[in-house]
Amino acid sequence: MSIRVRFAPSPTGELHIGGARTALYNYLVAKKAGGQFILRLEDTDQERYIKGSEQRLLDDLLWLGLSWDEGPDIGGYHGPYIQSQRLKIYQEHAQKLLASGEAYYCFCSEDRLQTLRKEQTASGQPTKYDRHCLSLNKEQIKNKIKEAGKYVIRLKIPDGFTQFTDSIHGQIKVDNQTIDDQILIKSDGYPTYHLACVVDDHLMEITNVIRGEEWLPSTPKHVLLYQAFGWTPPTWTHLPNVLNTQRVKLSKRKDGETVWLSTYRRQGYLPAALINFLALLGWHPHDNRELFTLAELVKEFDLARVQKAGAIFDLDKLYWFNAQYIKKMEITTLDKLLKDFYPQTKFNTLPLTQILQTRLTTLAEVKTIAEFFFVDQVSLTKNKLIPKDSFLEDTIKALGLSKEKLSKLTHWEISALQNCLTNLIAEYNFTRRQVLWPIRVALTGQEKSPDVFDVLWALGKERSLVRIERALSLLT
RNA sequence: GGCCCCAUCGUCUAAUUGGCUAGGACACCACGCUUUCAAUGUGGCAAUUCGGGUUCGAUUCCCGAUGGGGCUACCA
Repeated sequence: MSIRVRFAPSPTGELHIGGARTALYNYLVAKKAGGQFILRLEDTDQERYIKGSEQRLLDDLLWLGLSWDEGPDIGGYHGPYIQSQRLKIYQEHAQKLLASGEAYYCFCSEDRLQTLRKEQTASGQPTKYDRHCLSLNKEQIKNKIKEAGKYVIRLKIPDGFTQFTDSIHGQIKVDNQTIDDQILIKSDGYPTYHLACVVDDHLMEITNVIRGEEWLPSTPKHVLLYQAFGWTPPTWTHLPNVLNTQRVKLSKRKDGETVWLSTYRRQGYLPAALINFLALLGWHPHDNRELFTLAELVKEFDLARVQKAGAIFDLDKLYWFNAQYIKKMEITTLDKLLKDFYPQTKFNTLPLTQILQTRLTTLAEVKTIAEFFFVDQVSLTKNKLIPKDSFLEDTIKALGLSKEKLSKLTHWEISALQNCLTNLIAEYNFTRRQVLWPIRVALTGQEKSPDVFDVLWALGKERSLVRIERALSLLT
């Protein structure tokens, strides 16, 4: 049977870093086995639903390069792929469990449940539904439904033990006594995650459930549901959590927008870098290789080599990966990408892109590094122009001679610029700093910048000479 | 509180299913290159949570302690 996996986010916000990694691992498992990667939207919580978030979820996934074989937008043989459009299916399945006695109606108010929980906590008992409504007979149930109209359907957890194998954690065995009678259908008629995901995974013929570790404690409930329906459960895989620097599971509430993939997208991180970084967050190949494209990951990835312990999201490493991918990038591609971050300009930015390639770690950094290129005038002061260990007259002389020599250059190429100024330095017995420092400041207005020859070249002859001239007039 | 999971440098991790001086990468530090800042090159710092077993030999297997995390909703 062909491998089928799914990524099933809730449209309650944006794609989360941890979610992106889960999606990636699912994708890799599917593609490596030549199977299918399915996308399903789990929108059963009406209160937390955020309008428009499903589209952003799809966009982010696509941006990463993780395309699906079946999903809400493209359909497939097992649709619909949006849970709110499958309510009838869940109702029918809940009815089946009701009929076989594996589930029961519950009419308890939220107030009663809350006080029950409070009492249990106070007396040191585990919090668990007390099966108050289990003893209701058919007549009573009928009446209650008529009276109240509202009810939930609960799974009746049988006695005994529940056992399953997780492909990362191994055998897990749980005493059913510790499992609560899970609500399957809420009073608004929507299913809870537990029912919906089991029913869907079965109907969509999912063979391997790969999800976050937070689901490990509820997996016994899911196994019990499979048993109640008489279905064969999938292979279970629970991925370790992605942690913040406090070693706590990354979450919107605690970590804010840093958990969103779109945050990194906006800052100019590349999908290839994110993919590579995420892949290595909890997984490692058999050798010391670090750089992987998505296609290479498909070949190399193996769930058996996934880590058991949670991994801290380390921004430094992502930063490094991004720089690596920027350096490797085709220059015209990079220039095109940078257009989104460069201000509007009539100048050709390709030379600028070229000199920035080895200096960028994120695309957004051009806004600070390359400001000099886009402004008409840079801000200069006399003091800044004069290098340490030098003097006003020397600086005026150096700039004046530079201007004169440079203006005579016919080929404005980096090697020619180097020759020109190197000769000047030798001829007049300058130190390199005495000449190059004031030129840098004249061109960029800054004490830190890319290589002077690079800047001269990127700016072009005309703009460079105008700036040197202006610096000169400031000094004299 | 109850249930479950986990434990190697600061961080991500490697270590033929027991056999090195515990390896790599990021970060950090130093040096080289250099007009500045980066990039780059070379080198350095840095870890098996603790205690018992099993064994000729434990990072590795077993038990316990400790620590961390997750779950404990009509949220996913």
